Amino acid sequence: MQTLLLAQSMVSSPFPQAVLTWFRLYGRKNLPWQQNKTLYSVWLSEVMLQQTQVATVIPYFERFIRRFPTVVDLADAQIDEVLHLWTGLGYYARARNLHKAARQIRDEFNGEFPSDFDSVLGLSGIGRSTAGAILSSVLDAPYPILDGNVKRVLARYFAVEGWSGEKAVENRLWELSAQVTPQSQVADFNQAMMDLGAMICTRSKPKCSLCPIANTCETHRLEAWERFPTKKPKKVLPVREGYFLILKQGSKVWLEKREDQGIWGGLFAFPQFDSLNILKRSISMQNLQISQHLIAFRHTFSHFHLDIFPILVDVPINFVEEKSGNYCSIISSTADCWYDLCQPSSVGLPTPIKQILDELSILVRKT
DNA sequence: TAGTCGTGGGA
DNA sequence: TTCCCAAGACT
Repeated sequence: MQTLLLAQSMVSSPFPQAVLTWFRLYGRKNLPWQQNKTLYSVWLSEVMLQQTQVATVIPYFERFIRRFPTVVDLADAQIDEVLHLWTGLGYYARARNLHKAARQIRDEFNGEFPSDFDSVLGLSGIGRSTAGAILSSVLDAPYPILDGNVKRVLARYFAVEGWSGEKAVENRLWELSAQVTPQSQVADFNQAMMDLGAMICTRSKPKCSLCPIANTCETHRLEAWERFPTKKPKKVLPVREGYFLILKQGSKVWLEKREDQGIWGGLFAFPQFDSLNILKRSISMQNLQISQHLIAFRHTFSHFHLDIFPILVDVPINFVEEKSGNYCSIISSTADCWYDLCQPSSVGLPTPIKQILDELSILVRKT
């Protein structure tokens, strides 16, 4: 009952009006995905923007929308090319889900992106917030959103205690988002909330003097912006080791396609071993030996560090043609390939693999 | 519920 | 350098 009363009061409350007025003056309106908006283009942008900063997404979005102008273009593409265009953006399940959803739309929705909430929510890789963002942005439909920006704005405005990773806190923030979201001008309102979070209510040193709702903000009243939102409890990242086997013959190196599940799913990478001994055992079975230990480096994921040891193994000149089949015994992968550094194929590559390939190709050009 | 899933920018 | 975390979803 209380929620209902609050919800009704918010429609005419100063909150949306203050936010909307601020947005008309200062909001972002020139981002690539804000031009010629369609359900498809906004969907693509929303997925790319999940856990990813705006500046990082822009060039990826431009390339992607140019290559795949419509959802059917995307559906008809090979997953390897989709992952190729996603290379470097991270969270590759997003790309696999995007491709899967595009085929759902092509096959089950006659190639037309659905416009009802439940159908959108049913697509792979789309949760409540992304579904709300798409439908509100394109159709002005009155759905609330709850991304990192909105969470921070609401957690501060209402001084919400607790980390949003806890379900109870998450639920409370959804409740508040629904309460403040108006029934009209929702596209602008949701965009305004995200812009407020990105430009004014920043995680450190928020610009409260420029904030349109600071006068009624609880955190501002308490002068306690460092307390809200509650920080995620920190954990020490475990360190793992990966020994990358770089089988090289001339300008070609051996890559394997990784399984869909797990880290770097669906991407092409060097055969990876947990220890140097296991790697050595594998190559000795092929009468091969280590040519060079390349410079080791650390790659950090969201939940662990990976210390990478690239091991170069030069392969005899006739080895590629004569013994390619033998590698299946080492690598046991279903879709492996000799990747030509001089004529790179369009497949998805993890960032550290791409780094190594770039260095190798420089080396190859010199010789 | 708590992990899993990338990468890079900013402090 | 190190740490935090960004337009989250899935299992």
